[in-house]
Amino acid sequence: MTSSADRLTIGELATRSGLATSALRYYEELGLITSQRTAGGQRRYHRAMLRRLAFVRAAQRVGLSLDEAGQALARLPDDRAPNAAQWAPVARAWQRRIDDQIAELQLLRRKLGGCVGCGCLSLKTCALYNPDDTAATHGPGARWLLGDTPPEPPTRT
Amino acid sequence: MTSSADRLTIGELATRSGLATSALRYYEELGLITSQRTAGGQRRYHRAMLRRLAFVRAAQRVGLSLDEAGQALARLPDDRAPNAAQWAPVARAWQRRIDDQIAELQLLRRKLGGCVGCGCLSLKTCALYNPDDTAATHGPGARWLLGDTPPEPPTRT
DNA sequence: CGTCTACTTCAAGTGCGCTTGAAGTCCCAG
DNA sequence: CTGGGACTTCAAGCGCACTTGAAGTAGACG
Repeated sequence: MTSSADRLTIGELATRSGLATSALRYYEELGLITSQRTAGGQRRYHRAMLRRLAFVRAAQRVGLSLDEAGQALARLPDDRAPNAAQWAPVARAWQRRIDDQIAELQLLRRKLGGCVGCGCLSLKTCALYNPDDTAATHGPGARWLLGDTPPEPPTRT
Repeated sequence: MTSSADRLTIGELATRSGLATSALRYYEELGLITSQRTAGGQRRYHRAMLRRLAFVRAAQRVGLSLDEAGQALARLPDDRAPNAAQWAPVARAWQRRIDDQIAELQLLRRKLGGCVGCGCLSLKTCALYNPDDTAATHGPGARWLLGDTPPEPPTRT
């Protein structure tokens, strides 16, 4: 399965990206990566796919779905590194997202700290517990102090 | 469906917790919450279940599965607020977890910042690209910067 | 040229965290 | 006592992100 550096087999790409071959085929099906085929029909991937895979991994970390990762990828060149102008908006958007996540976690952390201090989760005073009280007393909508964050499960009804 | 404060119907609990009734039945099936039944077989929930639900929500935010949330819940009293001794270890464990998550996100953020600066995602220099490096710096087995956090997909091969 | 591993496709399955639907029952305001 | 919304169970379905398995083919090595 030796191949030139720019024509990686799916196995090589799997090894180098740390993803399973099945995942790579799945990603290709979703359009996250592309391949050429040999005369015999086997996939050969350009090295640049490693970059795209790294991007996808990072996107997942930021809480994006594969679909969303694909949307972002669509705005970047598919066969070479993006330039600063192409990359900057994406990076900034992600940073904002990351900042939000961090802020949220810090808020939760502070609340837990308060709970430790107060022997908490008491029904009346705990900040952690109380989202619904506030929701109940302040009307519908604010269901959770921490907001509707990305890591949250899908839509609730 | 008026009921005394401590005997909430599933609808009331749903409203006050912000969860769907279907989710509540599911949680009960998983043992995360408990109920009594009326003569007619309808569920009645103690107010304390609101606390447990708040706990579950928070657990999900910290990246725990419902199963893990259940494990943690099992160590807390089910019908009243935990005391400081009961709560402290749980809160501390969560705070560690949160700290880890924050650290991870901050690392990712820094890397994105570097990428913005360098017109990045170039194969050779990008910190974002090169999961192996990051995994390596986090020690053996750590294949992914985020560690073995629950939000990650199952085992990869 | 043979062998044998890595590849191919396609359909189906998995696990989590629920939701939806059908068919039936409860219970409480009027 | 009646009407109707809220409840009941159970089975099936969904969306995501993949994995698994079967059956067959490609292609590098000796």
